[in-house]
Amino acid sequence: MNLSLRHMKAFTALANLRNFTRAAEHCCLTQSAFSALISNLESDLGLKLFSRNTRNVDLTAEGAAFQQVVAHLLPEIERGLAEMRDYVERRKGRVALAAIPSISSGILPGLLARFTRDFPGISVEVQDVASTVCVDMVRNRQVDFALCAAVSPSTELAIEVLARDTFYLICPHTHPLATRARLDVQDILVYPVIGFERNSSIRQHLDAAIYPRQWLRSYEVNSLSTAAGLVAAGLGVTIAPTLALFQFRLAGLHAIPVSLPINERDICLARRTDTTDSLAAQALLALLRTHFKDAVEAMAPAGAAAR
Amino acid sequence: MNLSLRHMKAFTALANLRNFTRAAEHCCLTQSAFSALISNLESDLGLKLFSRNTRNVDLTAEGAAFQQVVAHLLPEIERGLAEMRDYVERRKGRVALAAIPSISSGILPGLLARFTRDFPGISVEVQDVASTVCVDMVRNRQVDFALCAAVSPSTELAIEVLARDTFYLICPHTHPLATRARLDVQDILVYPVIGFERNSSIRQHLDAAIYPRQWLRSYEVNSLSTAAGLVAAGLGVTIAPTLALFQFRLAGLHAIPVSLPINERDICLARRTDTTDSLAAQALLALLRTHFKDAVEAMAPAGAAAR
DNA sequence: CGATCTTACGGGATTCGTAAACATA
DNA sequence: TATGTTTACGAATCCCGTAAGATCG
Repeated sequence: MNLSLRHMKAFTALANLRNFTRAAEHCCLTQSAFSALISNLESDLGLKLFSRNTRNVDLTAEGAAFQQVVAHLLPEIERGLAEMRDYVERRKGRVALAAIPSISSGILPGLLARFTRDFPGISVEVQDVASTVCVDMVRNRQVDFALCAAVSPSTELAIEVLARDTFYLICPHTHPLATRARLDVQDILVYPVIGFERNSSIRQHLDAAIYPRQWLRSYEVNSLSTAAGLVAAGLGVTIAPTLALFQFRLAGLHAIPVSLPINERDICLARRTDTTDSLAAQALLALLRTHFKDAVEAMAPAGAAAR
Repeated sequence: MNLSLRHMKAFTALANLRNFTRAAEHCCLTQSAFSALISNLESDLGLKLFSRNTRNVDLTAEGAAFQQVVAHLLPEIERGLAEMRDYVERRKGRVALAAIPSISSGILPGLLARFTRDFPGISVEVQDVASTVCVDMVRNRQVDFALCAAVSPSTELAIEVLARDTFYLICPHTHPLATRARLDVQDILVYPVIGFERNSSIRQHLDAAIYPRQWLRSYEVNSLSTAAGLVAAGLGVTIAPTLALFQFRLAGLHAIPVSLPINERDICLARRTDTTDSLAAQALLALLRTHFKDAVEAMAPAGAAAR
């Protein structure tokens, strides 16, 4: 016994129309193929469902019982299939991702707004965590993927570079360097610098890029907005990547491109290699692969963009 | 998309076992056939259900959603099919029949007891009505069939003779005729006779058989038990068919075969020609066709049986 | 290298459509 | 006789099993 959707639909059509010819049309079948379908169903079940002659078609007692059964079953099956179709059509789903703070607060909102406009049924969960935690969450399958800074490679993870960041000196408009169009590390070292905590991906890049560490490090903070506040208060300057510029722009600060020994920072997408992405995740990934880089470049100051 | 039971069972097996080879065995299929089955399901649905390599098989996000759907659907389908199987195995069902009083109270109970022993799940509804009403109820599809006396033939009805009745004089043991082994109509006409109402099938047979109607009709009643009471009270004799004898035997009365001009009365089974009997009805019909005649003959008095 | 999934392919069953046969009002 | 179902039959498709191929730990 291999009851199928086609059986049920054919049965229902015949039970409703009580006419082989019309029910066959309704099922897009020849009348003869339809007749065979019904009689197969009957012999599979082991009972007659319809009492029929050339003039009348009617449900038998058992056919009426089967009609009850199918009337209950069909809508449930259709509903289940419709739900699956929702996934296929990206009308339903869930993506979980982790992203470092500069990404999740700076560039993601705009991209996610677009994503939600395109796929309103898909819910998105964003974990705003440090780069190392991002990677852990991917490893532990807590998220579908992560957007973070450079990741130490592993067989478990697939890494893609989505965009590259460059760095800027952030200072008040009144700062002595504010008139310069481009700076070198050396230009900065004479001023006190607001630094980020060790765990921060910005700090890690700068530590790697600028050695020996000759900073006049005046403060060490863990959020971009705190750094912005301190710079605005005249307590120092700071160095931040393109992705973080929006935060300082909000504070009315000035950004000047800085050339570092390692001048570019990779913004990476990290996924597990061993799982198939959900369709929802695939949709968001496609959007990010297409638009992430442009969005990052759009964050650069007008003058620096032509660099 | 033609989702079938086989698809769902295969999916469930693989989702549970997470191993193609073992799931294939569970479904009594070759591993390769099973693999094709799953990948057909996936392409029908338009999504990957399992992320798999040679070492691991796991549900994708969409596969997990489908598992929810199928886990809900499968038991319901199985339950529906089990219900249909109940009908096939005669564990479930309903028969409605109409029968004239002499049948429904005399011979039916024993036959129905046997039927209910054989098919405890099938419910039986008996309508105890006059012969003409029996036929109407068959015509109106209120019952599956009827057991009654002779029926005027029609294309709508199929009539079968299940047994033949003969007639007996019913009298007290003290009656002058009580010593006789066999009687003729003439022997009776000198005694007052308890008659039955016009509608009764016994009356109709006697009216047709004995003409001119020369009865000394003392009383006209409509039930066998009333007639029995009157006869027992010495108010007259009566004439009754084999099927009704049990009632008079209960009252301690004597029964003597009577030879009538139309000596036998057909006990008929009436069904509609245009409907297929339910399996439950078929089962009861089979039992009646097999045992009804024997049961009627068993009702005849010991002496008369050898006639 | 070994276990496991996928692909290739031939044979058999199923299903389809056309057309003829059959049944009933 | 007209309408509508079943049967007959050849063709296309689907499904299965064997066997070889590919892949991953």
